[in-house]
Amino acid sequence: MKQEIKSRETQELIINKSFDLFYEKGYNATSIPDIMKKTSLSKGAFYHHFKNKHEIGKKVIEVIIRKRIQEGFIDPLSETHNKIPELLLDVFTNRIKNYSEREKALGCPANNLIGEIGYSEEDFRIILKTLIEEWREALIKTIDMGKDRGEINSKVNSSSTAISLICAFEGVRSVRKVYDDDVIFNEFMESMGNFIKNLGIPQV
Amino acid sequence: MKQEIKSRETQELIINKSFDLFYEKGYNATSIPDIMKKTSLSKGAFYHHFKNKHEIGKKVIEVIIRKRIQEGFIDPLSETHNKIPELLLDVFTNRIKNYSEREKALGCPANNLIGEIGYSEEDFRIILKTLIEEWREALIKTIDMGKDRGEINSKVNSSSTAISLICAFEGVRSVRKVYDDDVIFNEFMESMGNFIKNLGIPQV
DNA sequence: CAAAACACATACTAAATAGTATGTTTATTT
DNA sequence: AAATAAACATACTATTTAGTATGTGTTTTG
Repeated sequence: MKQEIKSRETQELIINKSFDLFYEKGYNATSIPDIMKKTSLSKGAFYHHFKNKHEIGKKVIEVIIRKRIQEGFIDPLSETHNKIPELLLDVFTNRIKNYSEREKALGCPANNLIGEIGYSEEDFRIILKTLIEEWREALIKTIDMGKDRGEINSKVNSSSTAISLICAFEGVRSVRKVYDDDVIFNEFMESMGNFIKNLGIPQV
Repeated sequence: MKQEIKSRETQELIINKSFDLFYEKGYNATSIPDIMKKTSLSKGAFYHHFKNKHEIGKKVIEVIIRKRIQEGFIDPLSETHNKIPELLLDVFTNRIKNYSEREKALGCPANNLIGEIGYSEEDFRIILKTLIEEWREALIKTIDMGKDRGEINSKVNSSSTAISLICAFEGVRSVRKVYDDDVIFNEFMESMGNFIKNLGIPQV
């Protein structure tokens, strides 16, 4: 029993440090020795718990990145005591302001991974797709609720709006990476703010 | 004189093959032997023309990626005989349909590079920023022209709209990478289409 | 409490990699 | 036409890398 706890703790340590490094330097630029230096454990420990680098890549996506999307973008959608457009505005624009400098400079971990992998890492692609789909479904539900409540125009296409919000958000975090200031964020927020507000008024 | 031509041809060959590989496999996952295998030249040829891998990376961005953005997204903005919202609609949504399967699966080369590099490659970041800025300025001019002509609402913020269009576009090309069909594109186009059309009508 | 399983550490191999040093041939200059 | 320099090719080095083989101390199990 004691062993099982120790084992899980070690695995979590390795997964967490892997995430940190993948986020900072990218997946390909991070080596297993790099990771294990951060854990202060040996290479033996790594290969005892994981088959290879590919497996830790999958774990990082499945566990850490999934958790970040869940907690950062899906859970907040439950705060439905606010009006839905306000809620979307908060989740997709206001929250950006509170990101740390590190997070602004490094962008979205999921998006970085998407950018880095080509056809090559098919496994990663599949998992990332699942995560995006979960996010999208949560958003669709939220938008539909907005429609039911009369806070969002019933002619709005929930599904296409959901994916556009996700795309725009991922896009701005990516574009922000090449800038060294928040100008881009502020301008984006103004325009996306209008987009979200327009969901509430009659469409053309 | 003959030598100079030969030299330039060889450099172009190396740059082109480098771009192909960076686009397919990513910058970090591409080695110099990889590149030179594609050119059927030797490693000696590479180091005769370029200082190191970092330099070819810069060249690829400065030459190939710059050209792609110019020809694919800036030049088409000159077709101002169309109404500006129609023009934007064409550049930012319709064109996506005509991408090859390869381009759909691999996403935007510039965006992939942005995703892959962290703080590490500061040089790349600076050049990419310049490219985005050039693109943005061209877009601002186009939107301003739309305002002058009365085709776009004068209250629209040209600068923030320009950056949002870029972000949304980069975002959807990124998100599309994890899907294996065009559903995401089609849904995105519907929603972004509305966003662009809304630029023409009175704002809230 | 002996045997097996586990959680690591150490030491190694084989391949890939960036970059260099040193050719050889062809073009250019003097 | 001799000297020089450019455009490569070949061979090499030093480092990094993923992954393996084999140890050792500690739990867990029968």
